Amino acid sequence: MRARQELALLLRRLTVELDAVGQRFAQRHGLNRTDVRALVAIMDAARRGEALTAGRLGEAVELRSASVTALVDRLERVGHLRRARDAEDRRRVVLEMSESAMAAGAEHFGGLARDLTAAMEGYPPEELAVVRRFLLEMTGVIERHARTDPAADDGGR
Amino acid sequence: MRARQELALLLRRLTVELDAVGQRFAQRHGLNRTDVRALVAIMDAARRGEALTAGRLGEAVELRSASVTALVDRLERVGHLRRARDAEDRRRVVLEMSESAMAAGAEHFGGLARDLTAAMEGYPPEELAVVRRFLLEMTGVIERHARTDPAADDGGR
DNA sequence: ATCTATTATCTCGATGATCGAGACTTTCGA
DNA sequence: TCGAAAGTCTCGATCATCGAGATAATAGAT
Repeated sequence: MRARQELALLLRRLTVELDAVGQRFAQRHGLNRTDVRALVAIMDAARRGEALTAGRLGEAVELRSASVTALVDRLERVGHLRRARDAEDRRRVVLEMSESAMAAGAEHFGGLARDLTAAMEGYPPEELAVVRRFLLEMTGVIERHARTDPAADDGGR
Repeated sequence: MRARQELALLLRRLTVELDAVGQRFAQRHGLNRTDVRALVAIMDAARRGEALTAGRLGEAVELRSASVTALVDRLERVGHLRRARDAEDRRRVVLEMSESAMAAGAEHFGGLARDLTAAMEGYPPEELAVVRRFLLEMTGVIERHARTDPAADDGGR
């Protein structure tokens, strides 16, 4: 019981520390939290092979369209991003990260990834498999909580 | 190699989802991200048996004193917090969470904790021990990254 | 005991991030 | 071809954050 609660706290602590990593990246590059969240969302999308549009970015970081416009303006102004009209649907604006932003991100977060994977060297495959299963399952539980709309006692807002 | 990278990504994904949980809590209670971070910091401190002062809260959520004053004003105004002068050092303002805020937090985050620990039921103690060791080590690596000030290639700002 | 430096918080004015409402452009379906 | 819907942007308002400086309390030196 104790042990399991400790694990839950450890997950949250890890989250706090990862957040601090992003915070440091933000400071070093004169960005705010949202900007970093946006860049990360765009990089993640790129990793999956999709290019984010302004609208989808807004969903990812939970901002209204007016704020997304301002956000993209900021990032474009400092050269981290380019706007490009989508050829297929010319209403859409697809966002492309600049080489420099990709490089900065890779240096900062890639360095962390390198250290993390290096620290995993010490674990035999069976143990990594256990950890993987655990993380997948916990992520699933958390995801359900994040998305679940109780709405039952939604006293109107 | 692949496997280890996947684990690193899983850690970040878990962070994103946990963040979304906080985001939902914020929405449901008319708070912003910072407010939630602050309440969590205060609850964490309470869990450790310490009462946060305004200054320490500022360190925890990385805000300047002016912003902390505004933050505490907000939270106090909606009844989540009480200011109380420290008896020993009357310059200090110690922050006490209200019963209602504690209850709201417990319901939201406590529910998640319950689901998480429940999901851990399926794991034998040895596996939980592996996970614990893993999380502790990864947290350590991340923490070093978060605090490390490269400053080596600080191209001047 | 008194003075000074330090610590902790707060006030004020300025800046900027976010939002709602609505305009504009493009696409889709009838 | 026309109207509705989708995607983004503009504008004005609101609020979170900050820097500078004020205020109050403590600690240390004499």
